[in-house]
Amino acid sequence: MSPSPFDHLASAHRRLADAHRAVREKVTRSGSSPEIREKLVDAAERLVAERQVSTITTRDIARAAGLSDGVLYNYFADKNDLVVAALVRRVDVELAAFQAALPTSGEGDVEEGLVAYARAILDFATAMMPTIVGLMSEPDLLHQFLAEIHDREYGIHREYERIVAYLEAERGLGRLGEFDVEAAVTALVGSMVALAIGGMVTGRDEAESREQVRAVVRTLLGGLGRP
Amino acid sequence: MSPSPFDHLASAHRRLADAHRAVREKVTRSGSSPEIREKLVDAAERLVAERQVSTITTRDIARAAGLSDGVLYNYFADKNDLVVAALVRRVDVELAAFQAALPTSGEGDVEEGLVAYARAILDFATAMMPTIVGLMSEPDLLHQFLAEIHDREYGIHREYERIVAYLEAERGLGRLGEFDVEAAVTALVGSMVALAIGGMVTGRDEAESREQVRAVVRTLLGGLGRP
Amino acid sequence: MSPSPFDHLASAHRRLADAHRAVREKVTRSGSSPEIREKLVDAAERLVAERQVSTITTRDIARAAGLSDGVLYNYFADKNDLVVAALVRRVDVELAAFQAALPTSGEGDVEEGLVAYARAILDFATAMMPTIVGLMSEPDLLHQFLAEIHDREYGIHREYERIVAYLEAERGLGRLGEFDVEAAVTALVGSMVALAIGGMVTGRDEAESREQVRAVVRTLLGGLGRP
Amino acid sequence: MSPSPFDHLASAHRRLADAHRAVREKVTRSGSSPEIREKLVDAAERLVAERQVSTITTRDIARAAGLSDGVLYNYFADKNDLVVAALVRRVDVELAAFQAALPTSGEGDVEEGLVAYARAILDFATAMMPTIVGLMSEPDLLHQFLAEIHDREYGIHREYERIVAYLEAERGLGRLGEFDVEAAVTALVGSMVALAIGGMVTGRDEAESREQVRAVVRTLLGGLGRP
DNA sequence: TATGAATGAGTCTTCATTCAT
DNA sequence: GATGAATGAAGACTCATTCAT
Repeated sequence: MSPSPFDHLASAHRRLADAHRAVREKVTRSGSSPEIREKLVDAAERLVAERQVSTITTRDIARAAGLSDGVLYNYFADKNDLVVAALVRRVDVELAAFQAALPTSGEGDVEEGLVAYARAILDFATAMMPTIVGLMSEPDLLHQFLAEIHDREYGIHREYERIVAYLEAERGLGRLGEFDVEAAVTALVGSMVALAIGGMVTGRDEAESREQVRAVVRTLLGGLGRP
Repeated sequence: MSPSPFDHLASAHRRLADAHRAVREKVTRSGSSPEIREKLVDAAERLVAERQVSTITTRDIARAAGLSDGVLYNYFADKNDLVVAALVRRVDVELAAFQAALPTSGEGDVEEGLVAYARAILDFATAMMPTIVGLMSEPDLLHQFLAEIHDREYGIHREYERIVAYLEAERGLGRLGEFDVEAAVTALVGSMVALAIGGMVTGRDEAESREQVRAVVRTLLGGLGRP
Repeated sequence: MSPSPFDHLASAHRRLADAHRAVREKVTRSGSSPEIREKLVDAAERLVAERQVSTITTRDIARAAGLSDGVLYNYFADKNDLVVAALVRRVDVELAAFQAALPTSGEGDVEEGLVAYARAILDFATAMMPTIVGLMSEPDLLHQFLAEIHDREYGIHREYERIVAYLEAERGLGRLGEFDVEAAVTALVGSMVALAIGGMVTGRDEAESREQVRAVVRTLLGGLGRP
Repeated sequence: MSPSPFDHLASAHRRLADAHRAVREKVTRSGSSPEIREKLVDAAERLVAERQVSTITTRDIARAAGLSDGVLYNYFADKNDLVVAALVRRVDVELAAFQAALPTSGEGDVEEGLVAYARAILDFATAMMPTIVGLMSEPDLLHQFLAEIHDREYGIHREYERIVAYLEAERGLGRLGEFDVEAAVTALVGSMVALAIGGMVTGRDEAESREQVRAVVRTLLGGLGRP
C-alpha cells in the first residue's frame, strides 16, 4: 500500500502536539461536566462552519452555547484548544458523510463509480474549504489542529486510503488499466480541489460543477496521450 | 478557446475595485518619493511571503522597512492598500518566473514538455501557496486583491490561457490525442496544487516532488482506463 | 400656549436617535453592575463639568473612575454614549435645581418673582455654559445628546414652558401688562445667557451678577420707550 | 460711559498673551514675505468660516493656500497662532459689516432704528456663531484668541460702545425714556444671541427670525409691566 | 464550579511639527 | 526661504484571559 503524504507531519508537529497535550489534559480533567464541554464544542463547531475562525470571539462561542464567558477555561487550555476540538469534530462529520457516499468497487459502470468517488471528494473539499482556509491564516491554530489530527486514529489518512483501495480493487478486477496509483489519487483529489476552489471563487453553481466532474473523470480515464 | 473560470469575477468585483481605486489614487499621489514607497512594498512583500497576512501589523511593516510608524499613510490609503500592493508584486514576480520557465509546443518530447509545464505550475503554486492561503481568510483583502488583479492586463488569466494554448497546439500537431482541454487543465493544475499543498504540509523535499510530477504527468498522459 | 422653538428638533433627530438607541440598548445590557456604570458616569460628569468635551479621553475617564481602560465598552456603545449619559445627568441635576428655585405666580412682589426666575435661569445657564459650549463643537455628540433629551419626558421644554406659564399667570392676575409672551421669554432668557457668558469670560463675581440681574429685570419691566 | 464687561479679561489673559506674543514676534519676523503670510491667513479664514476649528488640519490650510505643509512655521509660532490670526480677521470683517449696517441716531422711527440695530447684532451673532462655538472647544485657542483681541485697539468693545452710544443719543434726543443703559444693552444683545442660537439649533428660516426681532424690540420698548 | 465583569496589552489611524534638500 | 516627506506620540476601540463571588 502506498504511503500517505501526510505521514511526515508526525515528526514536524509531534513536539508541539506533546506540549499542547500536556496542558490540555491537565485542564481537561478539571472540567467534570461532559455536557458543558459538549455544548461548547457544538457552539464552536457551528460558528466555525459559517464564519472565518479569526472573526469568532470567545464571547461569541459562550453566547452561542448559552454559557458564561469564562467556562471554557475550565474545559480547555485556551481558545485555540476549544476551536481545534470544534475543527476536529467538523472533519469527523464531513469525513463520515464522505465515507457514506462512496460506492463499492466492482459495482456498476467503472466511470460511474469513479464519478461517485470524485463527487464525494468534491463535496468534502467544498464543505471543508471555508474552514480550511480560515484555519490556515492562524498559524498557531493550524499547528495545533494538525497535531491533533495526527494523534487521532482516523483522519484524512482514511480518505486517502479508501481511494487507493478502491482504485486498486478496480484494477485488480481488470476494470482499470495499469497506472501509478499514488499519482492517480493525486490527480483525482487535486482536480476536485481545483474545482472546489474555482467554485468558491467564481460562485459556480452545482449543476455546472457536476458536469465538470464527469468531464474530468473521463479525461483521467482516457488520458491525454495518443491512443 | 475555453473561457477562463475567472471571468465571472470581473462583474463581481468591478464596483469594489472602482471604489478602492478612487481612494487609493487620491492618497497615493501625496507620497511622491518612490524610494520610500518601494521600501514599504519590499518590506510588506517580504513579510507577506513568510507570514500569514493576519499576523502582520503596520508596525511590523514599518520596522521591517526601517521607517516610522505613520509613513505608510503617506503612500497608501490604509494597511490593506499596502498589503495588496505587496501581494500584486509577489504575483508579478512569480508569474514572470512561470512564463519564463515554459517550453514551446512542438519542441522535444511531449512528455518532457508537459513535465516542464507541470513543474512551472508546481513552482508557482508552491511559491504562492502561503500567500494565497493567508489571503483567503481576509475577505476584504481578497476582494481588493482580486479587483486589483483584474484591473491589470496580465494576471492568472494568462497562466490559464498559456496552458490551454499549449495543449491545443500539441494536439493540433498530432502529438496528443482527443480530450476535453478544460478538464485537462483542471486535472493538470489541480494535481500540481495538490502536490504543492502536500509539499507544504509534509515538508517533502524537492527531489521527491520532481519525481511525483513526472509520475502524475505520465498518469495523465496514459489515463486510468483499459487501453 | 406658545410653541417651543425646540419642537422642530424632534423630526430632525428622531432617526438618529433610533439608531443610537438600538446600539446602546444592545450594549448597555451587557454591563449589569450599576456601581461601575455609576462610577463611569460620575467620573465623566465631573470631567465634562470642568473641561471641554473634546479634551477628554477615554483613558482620562477610566483613570478618574479608578477603573481600567476598556471597562467603558462593557457599559456603553462607545465614548460618545458615555459622555452623553454624563451630559444628560448634568442637565437633570441642574434642571431639578432650577425647578426647585422657582417662585409661584401671584406670590410676593412681581419684580421679586421675576428676579427669582431670572436668577434661576442665570444659575442654570452659568452651570451649563461650559458643558453646552463644549458640546456644540462636537456635531455627533450634539446630535446624540439632543436625541436623548428628546426621548425623555422632561428636558429644556419644561424650562421654557414653566417660564411661559409663569408670565401668562402673572398677566392673567393683572400683575403684568400686555406683551408678546414668546418675545418676553426670549428677552429674559437671552439676557441671562448674556450675563452668563459675560460672567464666564470676565470672571465676574456673583454679587455683581445679582445686581445686574435686578437691573435687567427692572429694565424689562419698565421698557425702553417713553412712558 | 458704562464700562465694558470685557475689560476684566485683560488681567485674566494678560500673562498668557505676553508669553504667546514673545514667541510669535520672534517667529513672525523671520518670515519676510507678506504675501505668503496673507495667503495662509486667507486660507485659514475661509476654512474657519465653514468648518469646526477642530477639524481643520495644517495640511488643509496649506492645500487651501496652495502652499507647502511647512511654510506656516516660518510665519507663525504654531498652528494655533495662525488660526488665531484667521479668527481675528473674521471678527474684523464681520465687525466692519456690523458697523456699516447701523443707522444713525435720530433718523427715522425709533422702533425702526432699534430694529436695524438688533438685526445687525443678530446677523453678527449668527455669522460668528459657528466660529465662536468651534473656538470654545479648544481652550488653548480660546485663551490665545481672547488675549489677541485685547491687544488690538478695536474689537468687541467697539460693538458694545456703539450700541451704548446709540441708546444714549436717542435718550438724549428724548426719543427713549429713562432706563439702565447697560442693562438694556445686555437685554438687546442677549435677545439676539438667543435668537441666533435658537436659529442655529432649530434651523429656523430668516423670515421668521426677522419677525421675531421686531417682536422682541417692541417688547423691550414697551416693557412687561403695567402701564 | 459557573458566572461575567474587569483588565490592559495591542491594533489601526491621524496629524502637528521638524528638517534635509 | 520654500518644500513636503518622515516622525512618533496619542487616541478609540477589541478581546483573550483572569478571578472574586
